[in-house]
Amino acid sequence: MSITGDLIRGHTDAIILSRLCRSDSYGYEINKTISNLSGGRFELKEATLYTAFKRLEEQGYIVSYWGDSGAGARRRYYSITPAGKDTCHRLLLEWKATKQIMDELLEEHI
Amino acid sequence: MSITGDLIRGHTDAIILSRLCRSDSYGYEINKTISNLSGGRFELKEATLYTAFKRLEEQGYIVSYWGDSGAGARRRYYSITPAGKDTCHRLLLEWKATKQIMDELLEEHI
DNA sequence: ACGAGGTACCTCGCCTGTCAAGGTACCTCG
DNA sequence: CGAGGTACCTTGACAGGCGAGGTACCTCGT
Repeated sequence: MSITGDLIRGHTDAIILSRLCRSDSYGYEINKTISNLSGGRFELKEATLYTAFKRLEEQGYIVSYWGDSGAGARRRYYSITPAGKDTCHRLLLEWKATKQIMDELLEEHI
Repeated sequence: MSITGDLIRGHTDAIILSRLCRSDSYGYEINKTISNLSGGRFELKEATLYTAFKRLEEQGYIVSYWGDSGAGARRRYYSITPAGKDTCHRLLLEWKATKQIMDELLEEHI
């Protein structure tokens, strides 16, 4: 079973911010991390990821800078801002609330 | 905090089917039930609800029939089909998987 | 008699986020 | 030199949520 699309819609921002709360990172790496952490069951599509970055940067939750490429292509790193941290925290609370409510709504019939 | 919009996108079908798994019901009542079960924190908008009914009926997961109105307006009751029950079960499993993965992705940084 | 408020249904059109598809550019290894 | 990995980005289609608006009936208080 893979989790995609509308199932996580509205949670992508939370996921990305949560990653950036740990440390600065760049698109490709974040994607790999998410894929690994979820055991391959969850994958953000590139288009989705980059749209999200753009959105989050416009909202002032993250800032970007070009980093050293090392080997291969150049990387655009992202860093979370204080506002981003607040939002991250808020989204985490929202997720917990969602989880609780969904459990009540879905499992109550058993 | 209220849970709306993209946060529940992709979960509305699961919620509705889950309700209908318990017993036949109609739009207005389902809406009230959801609102009550969630302590008012979650509310499906009418437009969302009725589009969902339409979608679910087209997919063969529910069937509808006009019921006795009792007092007030006529009611369109919905009943879940075997295919609907299968889907309901599948969506519940999907929800559990989503929950698990989201928890890993969001809380791992603490 | 009449308006307010509750029950109950439905539709149109906008908005937003996801994603398939396509593109660019650089590096390494065989 | 081509294949495959790293890394970024854009466009356009699509689908679901929902604001706004509409219909219809009933009850209750004034």
